[in-house]
Amino acid sequence: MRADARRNVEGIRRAALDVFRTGGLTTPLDEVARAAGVSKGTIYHRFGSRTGLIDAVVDELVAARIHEIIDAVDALEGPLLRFEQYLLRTWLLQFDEPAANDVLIRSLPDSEPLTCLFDRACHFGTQLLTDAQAAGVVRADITPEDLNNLILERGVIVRACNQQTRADYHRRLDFTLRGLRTHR
Amino acid sequence: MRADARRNVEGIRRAALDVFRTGGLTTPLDEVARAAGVSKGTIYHRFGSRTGLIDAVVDELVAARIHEIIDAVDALEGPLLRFEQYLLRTWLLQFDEPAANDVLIRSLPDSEPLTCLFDRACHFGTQLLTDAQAAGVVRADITPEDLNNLILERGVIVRACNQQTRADYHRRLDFTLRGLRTHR
DNA sequence: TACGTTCTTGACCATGCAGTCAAGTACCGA
DNA sequence: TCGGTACTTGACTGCATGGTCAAGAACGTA
Repeated sequence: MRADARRNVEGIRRAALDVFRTGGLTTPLDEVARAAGVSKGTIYHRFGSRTGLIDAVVDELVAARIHEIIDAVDALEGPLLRFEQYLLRTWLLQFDEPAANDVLIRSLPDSEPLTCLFDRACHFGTQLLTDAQAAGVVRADITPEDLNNLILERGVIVRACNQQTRADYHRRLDFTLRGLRTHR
Repeated sequence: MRADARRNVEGIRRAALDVFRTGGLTTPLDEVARAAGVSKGTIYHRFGSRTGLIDAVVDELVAARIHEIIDAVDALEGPLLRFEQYLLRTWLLQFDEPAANDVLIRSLPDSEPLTCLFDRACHFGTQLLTDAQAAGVVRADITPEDLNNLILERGVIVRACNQQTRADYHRRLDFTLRGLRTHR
Protein backbone atom coordinates (compact mmCIF):
# COMPACT_ATOMS: atom_id res chain seq x y z
CA MET A 1 0.00 0.00 0.00
CA ARG A 2 1.36 3.38 -0.99
CA ALA A 3 2.35 5.92 1.63
CA ASP A 4 -0.42 8.40 0.77
CA ALA A 5 -3.00 5.63 0.89
CA ARG A 6 -1.90 4.53 4.31
CA ARG A 7 -2.07 8.10 5.52
CA ASN A 8 -5.59 8.40 4.18
CA VAL A 9 -6.80 5.19 5.78
CA GLU A 10 -5.52 6.40 9.13
CA GLY A 11 -7.07 9.82 8.59
CA ILE A 12 -10.43 8.28 7.73
CA ARG A 13 -10.34 6.04 10.77
CA ARG A 14 -9.61 8.97 13.02
CA ALA A 15 -12.29 11.10 11.39
CA ALA A 16 -14.79 8.26 11.72
CA LEU A 17 -14.02 7.86 15.40
CA ASP A 18 -14.58 11.54 15.91
CA VAL A 19 -17.73 11.89 13.84
CA PHE A 20 -19.33 8.62 14.97
CA ARG A 21 -18.59 9.46 18.59
CA THR A 22 -20.84 12.49 18.53
CA GLY A 23 -23.29 11.56 15.81
CA GLY A 24 -23.68 7.81 16.06
CA LEU A 25 -22.94 5.12 13.55
CA THR A 26 -25.57 6.24 11.09
CA THR A 27 -24.03 9.64 10.39
CA PRO A 28 -23.79 10.28 6.62
CA LEU A 29 -20.43 9.18 5.27
CA ASP A 30 -20.04 12.52 3.53
CA GLU A 31 -19.42 14.00 6.95
CA VAL A 32 -16.72 11.51 7.71
CA ALA A 33 -15.19 12.23 4.31
CA ARG A 34 -15.25 15.96 4.91
CA ALA A 35 -13.71 15.55 8.36
CA ALA A 36 -10.98 13.38 6.91
CA GLY A 37 -10.33 15.73 4.03
CA VAL A 38 -10.95 13.09 1.39
CA SER A 39 -13.82 12.28 -0.93
CA LYS A 40 -16.54 9.81 -0.16
CA GLY A 41 -15.28 7.57 -2.92
CA THR A 42 -12.04 7.00 -1.07
CA ILE A 43 -13.88 5.69 1.96
CA TYR A 44 -15.77 3.19 -0.15
CA HIS A 45 -12.60 2.24 -1.97
CA ARG A 46 -10.75 1.60 1.29
CA PHE A 47 -13.45 0.13 3.51
CA GLY A 48 -15.88 -1.33 1.00
CA SER A 49 -19.01 -0.10 2.70
CA ARG A 50 -20.31 1.75 5.72
CA THR A 51 -20.32 -1.54 7.56
CA GLY A 52 -16.67 -2.05 6.71
CA LEU A 53 -15.79 1.30 8.17
CA ILE A 54 -17.81 0.62 11.30
CA ASP A 55 -16.06 -2.70 11.79
CA ALA A 56 -12.76 -0.86 11.61
CA VAL A 57 -13.63 1.52 14.43
CA VAL A 58 -16.29 -0.12 16.55
CA ASP A 59 -13.86 -1.71 18.91
CA GLU A 60 -12.00 1.43 19.77
CA LEU A 61 -15.27 3.32 19.81
CA VAL A 62 -17.63 1.15 21.78
CA ALA A 63 -16.27 -2.16 22.96
CA ALA A 64 -14.20 -0.58 25.71
CA ARG A 65 -17.21 1.25 27.12
CA ILE A 66 -19.31 -1.85 27.30
CA HIS A 67 -16.55 -3.89 28.85
CA GLU A 68 -16.01 -1.14 31.41
CA ILE A 69 -19.59 -1.54 32.52
CA ILE A 70 -19.37 -5.29 32.75
CA ASP A 71 -16.17 -5.07 34.77
CA ALA A 72 -17.43 -2.36 37.09
CA VAL A 73 -20.63 -4.24 37.80
CA ASP A 74 -18.79 -7.48 38.27
CA ALA A 75 -16.85 -5.86 41.09
CA LEU A 76 -20.02 -5.04 43.01
CA GLU A 77 -21.73 -7.14 45.65
CA GLY A 78 -25.39 -7.90 46.06
CA PRO A 79 -27.75 -9.14 43.37
CA LEU A 80 -30.04 -6.11 43.40
CA LEU A 81 -27.22 -3.60 43.28
CA ARG A 82 -25.50 -5.50 40.50
CA PHE A 83 -28.66 -5.80 38.45
CA GLU A 84 -29.68 -2.20 38.87
CA GLN A 85 -26.23 -0.80 38.32
CA TYR A 86 -25.90 -2.75 35.13
CA LEU A 87 -29.10 -1.30 33.77
CA LEU A 88 -28.38 2.17 35.03
CA ARG A 89 -24.90 2.33 33.58
CA THR A 90 -26.04 0.89 30.30
CA TRP A 91 -28.84 3.42 30.05
CA LEU A 92 -26.47 6.27 30.80
CA LEU A 93 -24.01 5.00 28.24
CA GLN A 94 -26.81 5.03 25.71
CA PHE A 95 -27.45 8.66 26.52
CA ASP A 96 -23.82 9.68 26.45
CA GLU A 97 -22.65 7.73 23.42
CA PRO A 98 -24.87 7.53 20.37
CA ALA A 99 -22.51 5.04 18.81
CA ALA A 100 -22.77 2.65 21.75
CA ASN A 101 -26.50 3.07 21.56
CA ASP A 102 -26.51 2.09 17.91
CA VAL A 103 -24.75 -1.11 18.81
CA LEU A 104 -27.10 -1.89 21.68
CA ILE A 105 -30.26 -1.34 19.68
CA ARG A 106 -28.84 -3.06 16.60
CA SER A 107 -29.76 -0.23 14.32
CA LEU A 108 -27.29 -1.51 11.76
CA PRO A 109 -26.73 -4.42 9.45
CA ASP A 110 -25.18 -6.84 11.88
CA SER A 111 -21.50 -7.08 11.31
CA GLU A 112 -19.59 -9.80 13.04
CA PRO A 113 -17.64 -7.98 15.79
CA LEU A 114 -20.74 -5.94 16.48
CA THR A 115 -22.99 -8.92 16.99
CA CYS A 116 -20.38 -10.52 19.17
CA LEU A 117 -20.18 -7.47 21.39
CA PHE A 118 -23.93 -7.32 21.70
CA ASP A 119 -24.26 -10.97 22.60
CA ARG A 120 -21.70 -10.70 25.34
CA ALA A 121 -23.55 -7.82 27.01
CA CYS A 122 -26.82 -9.61 26.57
CA HIS A 123 -25.58 -12.76 28.19
CA PHE A 124 -24.14 -10.90 31.16
CA GLY A 125 -27.42 -9.09 31.74
CA THR A 126 -29.38 -12.30 31.69
CA GLN A 127 -27.13 -13.73 34.36
CA LEU A 128 -27.67 -10.69 36.59
CA LEU A 129 -31.39 -10.95 36.13
CA THR A 130 -31.45 -14.62 37.02
CA ASP A 131 -29.40 -14.00 40.15
CA ALA A 132 -31.56 -11.12 41.27
CA GLN A 133 -34.69 -13.14 40.75
CA ALA A 134 -33.25 -16.09 42.64
CA ALA A 135 -32.59 -13.74 45.54
CA GLY A 136 -36.18 -12.57 45.35
CA VAL A 137 -35.33 -8.90 44.93
CA VAL A 138 -36.55 -8.50 41.37
CA ARG A 139 -39.94 -9.40 39.95
CA ALA A 140 -40.05 -13.02 38.89
CA ASP A 141 -42.15 -12.35 35.81
CA ILE A 142 -39.40 -10.46 34.01
CA THR A 143 -37.86 -12.44 31.18
CA PRO A 144 -34.47 -11.97 29.50
CA GLU A 145 -36.39 -10.65 26.50
CA ASP A 146 -37.97 -8.05 28.76
CA LEU A 147 -34.53 -6.96 29.88
CA ASN A 148 -33.40 -6.72 26.32
CA ASN A 149 -36.47 -4.76 25.55
CA LEU A 150 -35.82 -2.31 28.38
CA ILE A 151 -32.48 -1.46 26.83
CA LEU A 152 -33.88 -1.33 23.35
CA GLU A 153 -36.65 1.01 24.43
CA ARG A 154 -34.24 3.32 26.14
CA GLY A 155 -32.13 3.41 23.00
CA VAL A 156 -35.04 4.30 20.82
CA ILE A 157 -36.00 7.06 23.22
CA VAL A 158 -32.53 8.52 23.34
CA ARG A 159 -32.35 8.46 19.59
CA ALA A 160 -35.54 10.28 18.85
CA CYS A 161 -34.07 13.76 19.22
CA ASN A 162 -33.97 13.81 22.97
CA GLN A 163 -34.49 17.22 24.45
CA GLN A 164 -34.36 16.26 28.07
CA THR A 165 -31.29 17.16 30.08
CA ARG A 166 -29.02 14.45 31.31
CA ALA A 167 -30.13 15.19 34.88
CA ASP A 168 -33.79 14.70 34.04
CA TYR A 169 -33.02 11.59 32.05
CA HIS A 170 -31.06 10.18 34.96
CA ARG A 171 -33.73 11.04 37.49
CA ARG A 172 -36.42 9.37 35.41
CA LEU A 173 -34.45 6.16 35.08
CA ASP A 174 -35.16 5.58 38.74
CA PHE A 175 -38.89 5.32 37.99
CA THR A 176 -38.25 2.45 35.66
CA LEU A 177 -35.87 0.70 38.01
CA ARG A 178 -38.36 0.83 40.85
CA GLY A 179 -40.90 -0.91 38.69
CA LEU A 180 -38.66 -3.95 38.36
CA ARG A 181 -38.15 -4.60 42.07
CA THR A 182 -40.35 -6.89 44.06
CA HIS A 183 -42.73 -5.30 46.56
CA ARG A 184 -44.87 -6.84 49.14
CA MET B 1 -67.76 24.02 -5.92
CA ARG B 2 -68.38 21.71 -8.81
CA ALA B 3 -69.98 18.32 -8.26
CA ASP B 4 -66.89 16.31 -9.24
CA ALA B 5 -64.75 18.43 -6.94
CA ARG B 6 -67.04 17.81 -4.01
CA ARG B 7 -66.97 14.10 -4.74
CA ASN B 8 -63.21 14.16 -4.79
CA VAL B 9 -62.88 16.05 -1.53
CA GLU B 10 -65.10 13.49 0.14
CA GLY B 11 -63.15 10.65 -1.42
CA ILE B 12 -59.87 12.08 -0.27
CA ARG B 13 -61.16 12.56 3.24
CA ARG B 14 -62.34 8.98 3.38
CA ALA B 15 -59.10 7.68 1.93
CA ALA B 16 -57.10 9.75 4.40
CA LEU B 17 -59.11 8.36 7.32
CA ASP B 18 -58.42 4.88 6.11
CA VAL B 19 -54.74 5.30 5.31
CA PHE B 20 -53.92 7.42 8.35
CA ARG B 21 -55.74 5.01 10.62
CA THR B 22 -53.34 2.21 9.83
CA GLY B 23 -50.20 4.11 8.94
CA GLY B 24 -50.26 7.21 11.09
CA LEU B 25 -50.39 10.85 10.13
CA THR B 26 -47.00 10.84 8.47
CA THR B 27 -47.89 8.38 5.73
CA PRO B 28 -46.81 9.69 2.31
CA LEU B 29 -49.61 11.59 0.63
CA ASP B 30 -49.08 9.57 -2.53
CA GLU B 31 -50.65 6.68 -0.72
CA VAL B 32 -53.67 8.70 0.22
CA ALA B 33 -53.91 9.87 -3.37
CA ARG B 34 -53.74 6.34 -4.69
CA ALA B 35 -56.35 5.14 -2.21
CA ALA B 36 -58.63 7.99 -3.25
CA GLY B 37 -58.04 7.41 -6.93
CA VAL B 38 -56.83 10.95 -7.57
CA SER B 39 -53.42 12.50 -8.06
CA LYS B 40 -51.31 14.01 -5.33
CA GLY B 41 -51.79 17.44 -6.86
CA THR B 42 -55.50 17.33 -6.20
CA ILE B 43 -54.91 16.82 -2.50
CA TYR B 44 -52.63 19.83 -2.34
CA HIS B 45 -55.07 21.85 -4.41
CA ARG B 46 -57.96 20.99 -2.10
CA PHE B 47 -56.31 20.95 1.30
CA GLY B 48 -53.32 23.21 0.81
CA SER B 49 -50.85 21.01 2.63
CA ARG B 50 -50.49 17.84 4.60
CA THR B 51 -51.42 19.79 7.71
CA GLY B 52 -54.60 20.99 6.04
CA LEU B 53 -55.61 17.43 5.28
CA ILE B 54 -54.83 16.32 8.80
CA ASP B 55 -56.93 19.11 10.24
CA ALA B 56 -59.78 17.91 8.11
CA VAL B 57 -59.71 14.39 9.50
CA VAL B 58 -58.07 14.52 12.90
CA ASP B 59 -61.28 14.97 14.78
CA GLU B 60 -63.05 11.99 13.29
CA LEU B 61 -59.82 10.03 13.49
CA VAL B 62 -58.45 10.73 16.93
CA ALA B 63 -60.41 13.16 19.06
CA ALA B 64 -63.12 10.64 19.83
CA ARG B 65 -60.59 8.09 21.06
CA ILE B 66 -58.95 10.50 23.43
CA HIS B 67 -62.23 11.76 24.76
CA GLU B 68 -63.34 8.19 25.31
CA ILE B 69 -60.37 7.67 27.59
CA ILE B 70 -60.99 10.82 29.52
CA ASP B 71 -64.65 9.93 30.00
CA ALA B 72 -63.97 6.33 30.96
CA VAL B 73 -61.37 7.33 33.51
CA ASP B 74 -63.54 10.07 34.86
CA ALA B 75 -66.16 7.47 35.71
CA LEU B 76 -63.73 5.54 37.91
CA GLU B 77 -63.19 5.91 41.64
CA GLY B 78 -59.94 6.06 43.56
CA PRO B 79 -56.94 8.24 42.75
CA LEU B 80 -54.54 5.39 42.05
CA LEU B 81 -56.93 3.52 39.82
CA ARG B 82 -57.79 6.69 37.92
CA PHE B 83 -54.18 7.66 37.45
CA GLU B 84 -53.02 4.24 36.35
CA GLN B 85 -55.98 3.59 34.10
CA TYR B 86 -55.41 6.89 32.37
CA LEU B 87 -51.83 6.01 31.62
CA LEU B 88 -52.61 2.44 30.70
CA ARG B 89 -55.39 3.32 28.32
CA THR B 90 -53.37 6.07 26.74
CA TRP B 91 -50.43 3.76 26.20
CA LEU B 92 -52.66 1.12 24.65
CA LEU B 93 -54.23 3.69 22.39
CA GLN B 94 -50.76 4.64 21.24
CA PHE B 95 -50.11 1.04 20.34
CA ASP B 96 -53.42 0.52 18.60
CA GLU B 97 -53.69 3.79 16.71
CA PRO B 98 -50.61 5.24 15.10
CA ALA B 99 -52.54 8.38 14.27
CA ALA B 100 -53.47 9.00 17.89
CA ASN B 101 -49.87 8.40 18.77
CA ASP B 102 -48.76 11.03 16.31
CA VAL B 103 -50.99 13.52 18.02
CA LEU B 104 -49.78 12.59 21.49
CA ILE B 105 -46.12 12.82 20.64
CA ARG B 106 -46.58 15.94 18.53
CA SER B 107 -44.71 14.53 15.61
CA LEU B 108 -46.29 17.10 13.34
CA PRO B 109 -46.29 20.80 12.70
CA ASP B 110 -48.76 21.88 15.34
CA SER B 111 -52.07 22.66 13.79
CA GLU B 112 -54.68 24.33 15.87
CA PRO B 113 -57.24 21.59 16.58
CA LEU B 114 -54.38 19.20 17.15
CA THR B 115 -52.72 21.35 19.76
CA CYS B 116 -56.02 21.91 21.45
CA LEU B 117 -56.67 18.18 21.67
CA PHE B 118 -53.24 17.58 23.09
CA ASP B 119 -53.56 20.28 25.71
CA ARG B 120 -56.84 18.92 26.95
CA ALA B 121 -55.41 15.46 27.50
CA CYS B 122 -52.34 16.93 29.12
CA HIS B 123 -54.33 18.98 31.54
CA PHE B 124 -56.48 16.05 32.55
CA GLY B 125 -53.43 13.91 33.21
CA THR B 126 -51.86 16.55 35.39
CA GLN B 127 -54.98 16.66 37.51
CA LEU B 128 -54.95 12.90 38.01
CA LEU B 129 -51.32 13.03 38.99
CA THR B 130 -51.87 15.77 41.53
CA ASP B 131 -54.78 13.88 43.07
CA ALA B 132 -52.85 10.64 43.28
CA GLN B 133 -49.92 12.37 44.88
CA ALA B 134 -52.16 14.14 47.37
CA ALA B 135 -53.53 10.73 48.34
CA GLY B 136 -49.97 9.50 48.80
CA VAL B 137 -50.31 6.60 46.39
CA VAL B 138 -47.96 7.89 43.71
CA ARG B 139 -44.37 9.06 44.12
CA ALA B 140 -44.24 12.70 45.08
CA ASP B 141 -41.21 13.45 42.94
CA ILE B 142 -43.04 12.93 39.66
CA THR B 143 -43.74 16.16 37.85
CA PRO B 144 -46.32 16.87 35.16
CA GLU B 145 -43.42 17.02 32.73
CA ASP B 146 -42.44 13.53 33.79
CA LEU B 147 -45.95 12.34 33.04
CA ASN B 148 -45.84 13.96 29.67
CA ASN B 149 -42.51 12.37 29.09
CA LEU B 150 -43.83 8.92 29.97
CA ILE B 151 -46.38 9.23 27.21
CA LEU B 152 -43.91 10.69 24.79
CA GLU B 153 -41.47 7.88 25.42
CA ARG B 154 -44.08 5.27 24.89
CA GLY B 155 -45.02 6.91 21.62
CA VAL B 156 -41.48 6.93 20.37
CA ILE B 157 -41.13 3.28 21.28
CA VAL B 158 -44.31 2.25 19.53
CA ARG B 159 -43.24 4.15 16.46
CA ALA B 160 -39.83 2.65 16.04
CA CYS B 161 -41.02 -0.41 14.12
CA ASN B 162 -42.36 -2.26 17.08
CA GLN B 163 -42.07 -6.01 16.78
CA GLN B 164 -43.46 -6.93 20.14
CA THR B 165 -46.92 -8.41 20.32
CA ARG B 166 -49.70 -6.46 21.90
CA ALA B 167 -49.76 -8.94 24.79
CA ASP B 168 -46.08 -8.43 25.57
CA TYR B 169 -46.43 -4.69 25.22
CA HIS B 170 -49.35 -4.72 27.61
CA ARG B 171 -47.58 -6.93 30.11
CA ARG B 172 -44.54 -4.70 30.13
CA LEU B 173 -46.57 -1.58 30.79
CA ASP B 174 -47.14 -2.93 34.27
CA PHE B 175 -43.42 -2.67 35.00
CA THR B 176 -43.50 1.03 34.32
CA LEU B 177 -46.68 1.60 36.28
CA ARG B 178 -45.24 -0.13 39.33
CA GLY B 179 -42.32 2.23 39.28
CA LEU B 180 -44.58 5.21 39.77
CA ARG B 181 -46.33 4.01 42.90
CA THR B 182 -45.14 4.84 46.38
CA HIS B 183 -43.54 2.03 48.37
CA ARG B 184 -42.52 1.90 51.96
C1' DT C 1 -74.08 21.87 -28.39
C1' DA C 2 -70.59 25.14 -27.41
C1' DC C 3 -67.68 27.54 -24.60
C1' DG C 4 -65.73 29.54 -20.42
C1' DT C 5 -64.66 28.29 -15.98
C1' DT C 6 -63.31 24.98 -12.67
C1' DC C 7 -60.70 21.15 -11.78
C1' DT C 8 -57.20 17.52 -12.33
C1' DT C 9 -53.14 15.66 -13.90
C1' DG C 10 -48.45 13.91 -13.80
C1' DA C 11 -44.23 15.44 -14.97
C1' DC C 12 -41.19 18.35 -12.66
C1' DC C 13 -38.12 20.60 -8.95
C1' DA C 14 -35.80 20.20 -4.66
C1' DT C 15 -33.61 17.62 -0.77
C1' DG C 16 -30.85 14.11 1.40
C1' DC C 17 -28.80 9.99 1.41
C1' DA C 18 -26.18 5.38 -0.37
C1' DG C 19 -23.19 3.73 -3.37
C1' DT C 20 -20.39 3.48 -8.17
C1' DC C 21 -16.98 4.35 -11.72
C1' DA C 22 -14.52 6.54 -15.68
C1' DA C 23 -11.18 9.76 -15.83
C1' DG C 24 -7.67 12.32 -13.97
C1' DT C 25 -3.73 12.74 -10.34
C1' DA C 26 0.09 11.42 -7.48
C1' DC C 27 3.50 8.42 -6.08
C1' DC C 28 7.84 6.01 -6.55
C1' DG C 29 11.07 2.78 -8.54
C1' DA C 30 14.14 2.30 -12.37
C1' DT D 1 13.28 12.29 -15.30
C1' DC D 2 9.99 9.27 -16.86
C1' DG D 3 6.38 5.94 -17.02
C1' DG D 4 3.36 2.62 -15.10
C1' DT D 5 0.65 1.53 -11.37
C1' DA D 6 -1.87 2.79 -7.30
C1' DC D 7 -4.87 6.00 -5.79
C1' DT D 8 -8.43 9.67 -5.58
C1' DT D 9 -11.94 12.36 -7.26
C1' DG D 10 -16.58 14.20 -7.90
C1' DA D 11 -20.06 13.81 -10.91
C1' DC D 12 -23.35 10.29 -11.61
C1' DT D 13 -27.28 6.88 -10.72
C1' DG D 14 -30.92 5.44 -7.80
C1' DC D 15 -34.33 5.89 -4.27
C1' DA D 16 -37.74 8.06 -1.33
C1' DT D 17 -39.87 11.94 0.09
C1' DG D 18 -42.41 16.87 -0.01
C1' DG D 19 -44.31 19.96 -2.72
C1' DT D 20 -45.51 22.95 -7.38
C1' DC D 21 -47.58 24.27 -11.76
C1' DA D 22 -48.48 24.67 -16.86
C1' DA D 23 -51.30 22.31 -19.73
C1' DG D 24 -55.04 19.61 -20.75
C1' DA D 25 -59.80 17.45 -19.26
C1' DA D 26 -64.37 17.81 -17.39
C1' DC D 27 -68.29 20.14 -16.09
C1' DG D 28 -72.50 22.62 -16.53
C1' DT D 29 -74.78 26.66 -18.08
C1' DA D 30 -76.65 29.36 -21.72
